[in-house]
Amino acid sequence: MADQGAPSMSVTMKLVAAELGVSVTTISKVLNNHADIGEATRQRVLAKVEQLGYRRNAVARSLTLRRTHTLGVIVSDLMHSFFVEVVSAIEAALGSRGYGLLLCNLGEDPAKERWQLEMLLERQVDGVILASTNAQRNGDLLRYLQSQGKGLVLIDRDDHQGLRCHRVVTDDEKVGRLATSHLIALGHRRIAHLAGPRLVHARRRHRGYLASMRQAGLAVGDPWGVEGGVVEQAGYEAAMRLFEAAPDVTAIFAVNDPAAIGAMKAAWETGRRVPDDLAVIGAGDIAHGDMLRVPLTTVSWSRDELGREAARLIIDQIEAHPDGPFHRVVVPPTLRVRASCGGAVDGGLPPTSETVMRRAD
Amino acid sequence: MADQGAPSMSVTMKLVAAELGVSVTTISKVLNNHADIGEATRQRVLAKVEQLGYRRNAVARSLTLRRTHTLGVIVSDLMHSFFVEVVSAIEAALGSRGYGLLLCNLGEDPAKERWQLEMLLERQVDGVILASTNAQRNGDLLRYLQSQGKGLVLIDRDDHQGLRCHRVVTDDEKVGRLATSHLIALGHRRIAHLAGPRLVHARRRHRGYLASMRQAGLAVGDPWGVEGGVVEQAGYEAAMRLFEAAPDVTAIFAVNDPAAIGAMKAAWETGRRVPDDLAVIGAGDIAHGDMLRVPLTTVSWSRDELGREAARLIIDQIEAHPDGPFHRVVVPPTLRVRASCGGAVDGGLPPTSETVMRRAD
DNA sequence: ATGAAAGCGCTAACAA
DNA sequence: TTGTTAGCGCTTTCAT
Repeated sequence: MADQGAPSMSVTMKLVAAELGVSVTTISKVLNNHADIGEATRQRVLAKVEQLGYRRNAVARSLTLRRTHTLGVIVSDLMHSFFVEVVSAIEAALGSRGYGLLLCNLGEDPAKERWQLEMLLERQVDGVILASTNAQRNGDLLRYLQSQGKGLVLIDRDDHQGLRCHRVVTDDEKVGRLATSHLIALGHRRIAHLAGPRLVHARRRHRGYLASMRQAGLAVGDPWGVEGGVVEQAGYEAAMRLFEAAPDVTAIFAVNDPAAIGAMKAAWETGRRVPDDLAVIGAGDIAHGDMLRVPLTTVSWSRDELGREAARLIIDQIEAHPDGPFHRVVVPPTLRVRASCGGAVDGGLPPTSETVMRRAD
Repeated sequence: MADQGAPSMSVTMKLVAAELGVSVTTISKVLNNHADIGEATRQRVLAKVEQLGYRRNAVARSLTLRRTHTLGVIVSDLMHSFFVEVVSAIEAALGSRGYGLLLCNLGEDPAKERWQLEMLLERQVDGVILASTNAQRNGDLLRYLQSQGKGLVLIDRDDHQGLRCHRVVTDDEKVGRLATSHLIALGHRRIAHLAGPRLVHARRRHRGYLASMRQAGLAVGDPWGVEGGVVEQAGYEAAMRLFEAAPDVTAIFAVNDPAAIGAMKAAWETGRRVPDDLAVIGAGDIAHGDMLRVPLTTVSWSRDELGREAARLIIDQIEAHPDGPFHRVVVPPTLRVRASCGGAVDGGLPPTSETVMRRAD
């Protein structure tokens, strides 16, 4: 009943020092393992620290050291398991090194990126890992960030061509070729592409698609390249438009898995069976993709490696080599064949009952 | 080639002040909208701030104000879309209020929770939103946290019974009853429960299961309550053990959706058809649950509301009412019927081809 | 081996 | 209306 009121003062070095009749400097030195402290004193300090439950104040420390041991991570869509897996890998690698992660999710709103960066700058993060670049307009801020000696790693995006910084990406053109060639090998000829936004990685996947088509001597129908987006709803809508414009396509390569899932939904709603009437392939290897209604064939590259490498590079930049050289790590993509394109099926599941088969109505 | 080297000094208030020939205090006052500044000066300052590209240093500010405008968020499993959705909602609500989020993911390792909390304490966060409590041993730290005047909200967990703090939870016993009654209504009698860990919310779901069984006059077989976990693999293993011990169960209520998905996998692997041979129901409404091989029937409660309320409460505690009263917000669960239990089916998808139906081998 | 002093960048009493 | 002074809690020369 009484014990409320003002929060109890927190234990500072000053207090520990006072209790021991030594100077703050001594406490600091002990806690930072400086050699010039007598063993006796060191023990006394350590004991008192323990007894008082002293915790260092990271804010004060940051102010002095000009290092926050905090990194900003900006991702475009946390609802996509791809980014979650990347963030988890980053967290695993950085957490143990004593770094905290300030997480920023762009969600729907690409314009947020700029003020997220401003916010991270104000907070004096030691670096930024960027998996978004939704907004193209922030090159100046990124450059400024680097001029301030902060780390910067672009992951899964290869935008900002002029910017010299670390990058961890996959071979997006190969992603496009892998997906498209797979469809071609299965005998498809009228293959559409649900393209993503005007970002480098999406365009490269598109380019890979075109390259594979050309190489196979296949013409690309005018309405086959549908501008879409990278979320389920966008894929759904793009596919609907595609079916309108080119009802006879037999296969779709979607820019990523959420879009592919949207396309499958659209297919079902328009009475198309997947993969019989329409083959669908995505990219990014979304979680539970093997458990989907029709297990999704996709192109996959390691999220774990993406995150781990990003962590490694940013640590390297911050702690050892602030001025480069800058690396460009490429995580290779591989085809992951499941059921959504028919043909050889891997990871398919046993038959289910008719009950499930039949439509709800 | 030359422009590398030491990072350019960053612009401080001191610099802005010097350029203008005024005091730092003046700059500070302008930037914090104090009334006692002449309009002319205010404009001059603002202009110079703009011109120099001054950004406030949040670290220094935090040290003075003893407020970091940063909150810690600890979740037990980022790979579960449930928590991602909650975090997104929190981020949406808090980001606009100027708060940054330090994200901690426990992942596999429950022991991490303690040092995550220590880390957040060192970083002087204004509060912690906890969606984990994997480790039960941290009551002392949580209490200490509160004694330091920091905000604390437990979400989706009702552990630490003695601790007076805000809570946003669902009615877990009702979750259990909703799931179990649904199975009973569909005619099932031998219903097993894949229980979660020894946390309050999991036990309550179990209790709800028992209550519904009792109310229906059904005996609960000894081997039907299998201790498991909350991730897919754990559900898989628990189901396997269950099939061993009680091959004749016709329905499973899993503590959450990932576990339910694991159970479905186990069912298929042991030649059981879902839902014909085995009905499966989960809890938590995982993302893409409607797109699964067999769309998963589940119990759902709003992640958005969970996150929003948590944000609201912690802001309230930090900015307005540090000493309570503490609220306990209950987000009601509802049944979401899909295909995995048979019976009335909602959200089912149209028939797919035989190709997909047949097993890969 | 230990400590005094200065300062990181900012805010807030309190004067002027 | 503006500025001076005194910290916030810590690290780091530089003395002693």
